[in-house]
Amino acid sequence: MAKRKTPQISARKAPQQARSSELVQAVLEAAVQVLVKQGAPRFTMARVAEKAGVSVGSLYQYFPNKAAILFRLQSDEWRETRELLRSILEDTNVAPLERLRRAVHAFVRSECEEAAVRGALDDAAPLYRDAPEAKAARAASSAAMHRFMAELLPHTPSDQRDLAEALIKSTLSAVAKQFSEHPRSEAEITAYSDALADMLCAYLEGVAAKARSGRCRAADETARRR
Amino acid sequence: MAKRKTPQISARKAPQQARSSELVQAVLEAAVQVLVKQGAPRFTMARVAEKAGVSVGSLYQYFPNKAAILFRLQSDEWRETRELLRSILEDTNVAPLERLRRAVHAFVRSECEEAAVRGALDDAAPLYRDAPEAKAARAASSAAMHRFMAELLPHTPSDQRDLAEALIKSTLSAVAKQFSEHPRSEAEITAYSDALADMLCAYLEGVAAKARSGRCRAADETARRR
Amino acid sequence: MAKRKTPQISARKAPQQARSSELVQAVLEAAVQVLVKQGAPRFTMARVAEKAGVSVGSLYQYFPNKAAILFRLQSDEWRETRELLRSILEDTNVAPLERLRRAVHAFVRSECEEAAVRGALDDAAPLYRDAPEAKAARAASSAAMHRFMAELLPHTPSDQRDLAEALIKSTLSAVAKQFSEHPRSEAEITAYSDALADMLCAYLEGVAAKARSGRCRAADETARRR
Amino acid sequence: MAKRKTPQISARKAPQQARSSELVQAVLEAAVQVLVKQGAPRFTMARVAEKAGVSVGSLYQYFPNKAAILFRLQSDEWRETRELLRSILEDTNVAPLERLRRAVHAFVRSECEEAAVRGALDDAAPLYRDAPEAKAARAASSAAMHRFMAELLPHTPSDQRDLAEALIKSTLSAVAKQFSEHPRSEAEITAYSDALADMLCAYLEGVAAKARSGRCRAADETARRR
DNA sequence: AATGAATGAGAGTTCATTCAT
DNA sequence: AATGAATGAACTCTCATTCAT
Repeated sequence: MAKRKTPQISARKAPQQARSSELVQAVLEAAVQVLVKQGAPRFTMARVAEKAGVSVGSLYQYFPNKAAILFRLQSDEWRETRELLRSILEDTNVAPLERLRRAVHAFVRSECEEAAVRGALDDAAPLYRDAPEAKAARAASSAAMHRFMAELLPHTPSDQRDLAEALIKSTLSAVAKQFSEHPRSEAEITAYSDALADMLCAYLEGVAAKARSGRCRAADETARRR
Repeated sequence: MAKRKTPQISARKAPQQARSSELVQAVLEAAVQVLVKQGAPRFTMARVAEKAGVSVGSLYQYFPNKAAILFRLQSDEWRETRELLRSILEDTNVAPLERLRRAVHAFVRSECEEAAVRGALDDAAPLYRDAPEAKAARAASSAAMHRFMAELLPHTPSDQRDLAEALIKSTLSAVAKQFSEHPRSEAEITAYSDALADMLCAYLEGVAAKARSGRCRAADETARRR
Repeated sequence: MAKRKTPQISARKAPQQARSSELVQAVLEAAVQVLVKQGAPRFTMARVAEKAGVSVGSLYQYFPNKAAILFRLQSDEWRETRELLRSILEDTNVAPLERLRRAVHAFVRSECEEAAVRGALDDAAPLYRDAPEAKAARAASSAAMHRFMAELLPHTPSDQRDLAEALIKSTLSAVAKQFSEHPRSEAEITAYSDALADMLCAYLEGVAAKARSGRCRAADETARRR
Repeated sequence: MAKRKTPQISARKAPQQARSSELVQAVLEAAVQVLVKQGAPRFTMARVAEKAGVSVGSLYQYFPNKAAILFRLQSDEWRETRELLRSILEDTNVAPLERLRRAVHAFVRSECEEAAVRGALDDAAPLYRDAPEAKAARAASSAAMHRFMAELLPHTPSDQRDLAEALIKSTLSAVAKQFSEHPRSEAEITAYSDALADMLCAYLEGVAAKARSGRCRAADETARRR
C-alpha cells in the first residue's frame, strides 16, 4: 500500500469569537471558489488567502495545513448530504419506497448542482483522504438511512439488511457522482433519477419478498415442529 | 470552471525493436509499482525512471509526458476490463441474466484484485483526464455491453434501453470501485457481487416487463383499430 | 515564422517596503553580474539567486519569470539612455547640430562603458523580446529626439522628417552598439564619435537644404500664379 | 568578461564524395528551416536531423557540434553578402556614389528578404560567436569595399579613410539589420534605402572635400616654402 | 493576532552528445 | 558509414510552511 503522510487535520482552534468564526467562513468560501475556478492542482494556500482577503499566516491560525481546509469542505458536504437524506427519509407521511425515490431525486439533483465543488474535492482527495479524521468521517454512516432500512425491511435478517444498506448507499453515491461528471439538463436528471430509483426499489422489493417467503417457510417449519 | 492544461498524451513512438518494447514494459511495470507503493502524489518521473532502471531521458523517448504514462496504464486497464466483460457477455450458451451475474462477479473480483492500481490511477486522473485521447477512450463504450442489452431487451424502445445501459454500466463500475476501496475477503466479494447482481437483474426484469406490457397494450390498440 | 512563448513580464509586485526594495536592487545587481561574468546562456535563476544571496523563491516574489528580470535591466538601460539624450538635446543654449554631436559622443561613450551588460542583454533578447511589454517599450520612442528633429527641420514635410528621425535613431543605436562590441580606447571613441556625428550632420544638412529649396520653389510658384 | 566554452567549430571533414556533399547541403537547408520556423531556442540537433531526413549521428559526422552548423550558416550568409556588394561596387561603368547607392539598395533588400534567417542566426549568435573561427571570419573584411574606398577617396589619408570605411560598413550592416526586423513594404524599403544612401553619400562627399581642401592647403604650404 | 517575505526541496521537461549495434 | 536509443545534468518554476516583525 501507499505510504502517505497523514498529519493532523482537525481545526487548529475552535473559533470562539465572532470574528474568528467569520474569518473561518470567509476562508471556506474562498476555498470553494478557488477549488471550482482553478481546479484541485491549483488549489494553493496563497490563492485561498488572497481570495479570502487574509494573509497566509492567518490561514494557519485556523487550519493546521492545506489538507485541513479540504477536509473541512468535504465534511460539510457530507453533513449537508446526510441532512438532506435524513429529512426526506424520516417523513413517515410518505410511503417508504416513495421516500426513497424522492431521496434519489434530491440527491442526484444536489450532486449535479454542486458537481464542480465535489469533482474538485474528489481530485484533491489524495491530500486529505488518508488522515485518521477523514477515515472516521467516512465510516460514520447515516443513521437515518439505517433506520429507514430497518423500517423498510423489518423481516430481513440484519446481516442481509446491512448488505442491502451498504449496496444502496454505495450505489446512490457512486452512481450519482459519476452521472454528475457531465453537465445535465433537467430532463436528463429526472429520467436518470427515476431509472436509478426504479433499480433501487426493484432490488429492495426483491429483498423484502425473499424475507417474507423466508419468514413463511420459517413459520411453516416452526409450525411443523410443534 | 477550472482551466487545465491538456497537452498531447499519445505514445511518442511505437516501440518497434524488441529492446524498445522491453523498455516500455519495464517502464509500465515500474510505473505501476511506484503508483501502488508511493501513491499518486509521489508518482514522479524520476521515481519511475529509477524503479525501471533507466534514465529520465529514456522515459521521454517513449512517453511525451507524465500524463501519457498514466493514461497508458489506464487504457490498458480499460481494455482488459472490456475484454473480460465481452468474453462473458457473449457466451450465448448461458442465459442472459446469468451471464450478467457472472460478469458482475468477475468484474467485482477483478476490481478488488487490482484495487491498489486502480485507486491510485483514479487519484492521478486529474493529470490525464482532460486530454482529448482520454476523453475519446472514455467515450468509446463497450460494444459487447450494447449488444447484450439489445439481446436482453429486444422490445424496449432504444432510448429507454440506452438509459438502462448507461445506468447498468455506471452502477457496475462505480459500485465495484467503491467496494474495492477496502480490502475484502472472498466471502464478502461473493456476497456483495450477488447483491449487486440481484439489483441489476431486478431492475432489468422490470424494464423488460414494462416493455412487454407496453407492447401488449400497443398490440391491443392495433387490434382494436382494425 | 518562429512561434515563441510570450508570458507576462511585468513586475510581480511593487516593492513597497524598504527591505523589499533593497532586495530588488540586490537581485538586479546580481543579475547584471551574472550576465556580464557568465554570459547570457549561463544566466539562470539559480545563479542570480546565489549571487544575490537570496533563495530562488524570493526571486519569484518580485519577478514573475526570468524574462522579467532581463526586461527590467533592459528597461532601465533604455530609460537612462533616453534621459541622457534628452538632457543634451534639450539644451537650447547650444546650436542644434552641436547638440547632436554632443549626444553622439555621450551615447557612444555610454555604450562603450556598458558594453558588457548591453551585449549580454542583447544575447538574451530572445527571452524577453516578444513579450508585449517589451514591444511597447521599444515602440515608445524618445519624445526629446522628436522635438529636436522638429526644431532642426522646421520646413521639412513631416513624413520626410519622420523618416530622417527613424534613420538617425536607428543609426545612432545600431552603429554605437556594433562599435562597442570591441574594447575601445579614449581616442578611438572620440574619433569614431566625430565621424558618426559628421555623417549624421551631413545628412541632416542635406535634408534641411532640400526642404529650403523645395520651399523656395513652392514660394516662387505661388508668386508666379499671382 | 564572460567565460564561455569555445570548442572546435570547423567542419569535421571535407565532404569529398558527392553523397557527403549532398548530405551537408541537406543538413544546412534543414537547419535554415528549423531556425526560421522554430526559432533559435528550439533549434536542436534532433530537429535538424529529422528535417534533413538523417540520423543525429550523421549530423555529427559532418559537424562537430551544434555551433558548427550555425557558424556554417552564418559564414555562408556573410560570403553571399560580400559577393553581392563586390559585384556592385566593382562595376566601374557606374559612378562611384551611384554604385554605393545601388549597393545600399541591394543590401537592404537582401536583408529584408532573409530577415527571418538572419534574425534567428543573430539570436543564436551566443552559441557560435566566441569560437576563434567566428572571430576570424568577422575580422575578414570585404576587400571590395576597401578598394572602393580607395577609389572614392584617393586623397584622404589612409587612417581617415579606414575610419570612414569602418563607419560605412558598420552603418550599412547595423542599420539594415535593424530596419529588417519588421516586415517592410516595397515602398518602405526603397525610401529607407534612399535615405540611408543619402546619408552615406553626404558623409563621403564631406570626407572627400576635406581631403581636397587639405591637399590644397598642403600644396600651398609646399609652394610657399620654396 | 496578523502579516507576508523568505525558504528550498522538488517537480516536469529538454537536449547536446555518445556509442553499441 | 549510419543509426537512434540512452544518458543525466541543467533548466525554470511552484508552493506548503515558517517566523521575524
